[in-house]
Amino acid sequence: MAGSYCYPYPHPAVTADIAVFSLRQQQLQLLLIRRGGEPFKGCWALPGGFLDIDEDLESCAARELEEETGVRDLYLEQVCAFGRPQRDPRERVISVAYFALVPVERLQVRAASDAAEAGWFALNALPELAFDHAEIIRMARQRLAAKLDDSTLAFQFMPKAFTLDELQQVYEILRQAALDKRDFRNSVLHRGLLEETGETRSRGNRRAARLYRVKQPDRVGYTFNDPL
Amino acid sequence: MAGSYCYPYPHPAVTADIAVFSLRQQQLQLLLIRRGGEPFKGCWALPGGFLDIDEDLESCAARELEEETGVRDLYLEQVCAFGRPQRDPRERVISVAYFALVPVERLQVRAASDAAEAGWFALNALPELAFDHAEIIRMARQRLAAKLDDSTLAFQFMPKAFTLDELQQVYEILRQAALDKRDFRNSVLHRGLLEETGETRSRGNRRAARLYRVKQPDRVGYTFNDPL
DNA sequence: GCAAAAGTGTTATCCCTACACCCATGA
DNA sequence: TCATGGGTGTAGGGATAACACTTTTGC
Repeated sequence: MAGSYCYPYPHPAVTADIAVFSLRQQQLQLLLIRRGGEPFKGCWALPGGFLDIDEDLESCAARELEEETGVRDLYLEQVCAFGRPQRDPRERVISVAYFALVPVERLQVRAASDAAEAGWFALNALPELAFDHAEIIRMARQRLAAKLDDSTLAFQFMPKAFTLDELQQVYEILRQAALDKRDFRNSVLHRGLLEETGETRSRGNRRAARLYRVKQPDRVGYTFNDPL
Repeated sequence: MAGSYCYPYPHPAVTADIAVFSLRQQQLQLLLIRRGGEPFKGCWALPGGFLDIDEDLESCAARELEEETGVRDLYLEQVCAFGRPQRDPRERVISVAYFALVPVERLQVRAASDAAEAGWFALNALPELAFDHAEIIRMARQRLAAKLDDSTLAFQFMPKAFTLDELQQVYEILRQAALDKRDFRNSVLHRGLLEETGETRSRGNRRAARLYRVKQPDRVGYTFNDPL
């Protein structure tokens, strides 16, 4: 027999896989891990791994993410479950996909324990991917894009305090379009999601800019018309 | 040993559970099954069941739905996976939740094979529920509500051909608010999602109403600004 | 005094909302 | 002829999109 955990009918394995997004080089980029073992040895894949039997799904995503990349305490949101029967050649595997957003300031992905190599990729220049990870990434991007405009998800990319110009740059990268400075400030301030910290910062060394922070950091990621 | 399917490390079981919505008695109602066995014997629960080892997740949802209720070919959309470690007292179970929408015309849920009893419940009068099904229902409702306004999901409740008044009634039930007839017609026709069948129908027997059909039945459920 | 980023208001347009009456038909 | 549901247009308000100049400050 293959092992010591036996069931009266066959059980699939369950994994959590995470699409980690961040902003690097003026682009939305995705973190991938080069696989060290079979199957798909040498291919790039999403960070992730098998669910411990007494572990919550989201905890599993958080743990795998930290094990493979060293980053922790990120915003995590479940995308959905992927379970095409032949998606893993070894055995039946159900993957619960998450996406995570890394604040720009915290971009120090150390090459971690068991993962051979980690790398950031622009979304239009992804390498060939293991399993059905290309599809998972497609779904994660779609969810992210759908929520960007009517949620505060983009704030996840920001440090604790930031200037409005910095926030605008983030939105311009995410929406791949130039935005009008006055309109951007009006709409973002009009929604009442930010408050001034009272401090200012002079980047480079020109006129100092006011710093803002998110008013309700615990509600970041919710859609604007979600129930309270 | 408990059985003949053995693995080198423990595997969870995987189920699909389905929140089936329809419109009955001028309300959005949910289909529940009374559990015949332990655990939660006698409790109401979502229809659903265990994933076959070589079966797609969505196929599993469709199959369980048909086995327990006799309805088939419904719109099915995955909500997300639920996997709190103790959510099922028997063993570790990951549930992949779906929601389904039943066209008003097709409301004939025959008491099916292994399920003891099936019943429709108004969402504000749900009975006590087994497992974490109350939470699953909450999430399914939220997803449904979020998509109603900027997708064609509501069309799933309609028969092949329908009048604008009938469609308006459906929206009024779903949004729990009266809508202006002229505004409703303007907006729904302006979006260009419907076309006249050319036929008319005299309900009761007054002036005949024009019949409409959905232009792209295969795209029902997509958000308006989804990529093509 | 000039280079570079910070900051600020007004106008036109579109979409959504509110609102009331005539039409066709069968009884 | 009347009761019932089918069908139609217009005006106001709010949000969005377009658009350019002044302020601050270090060099």
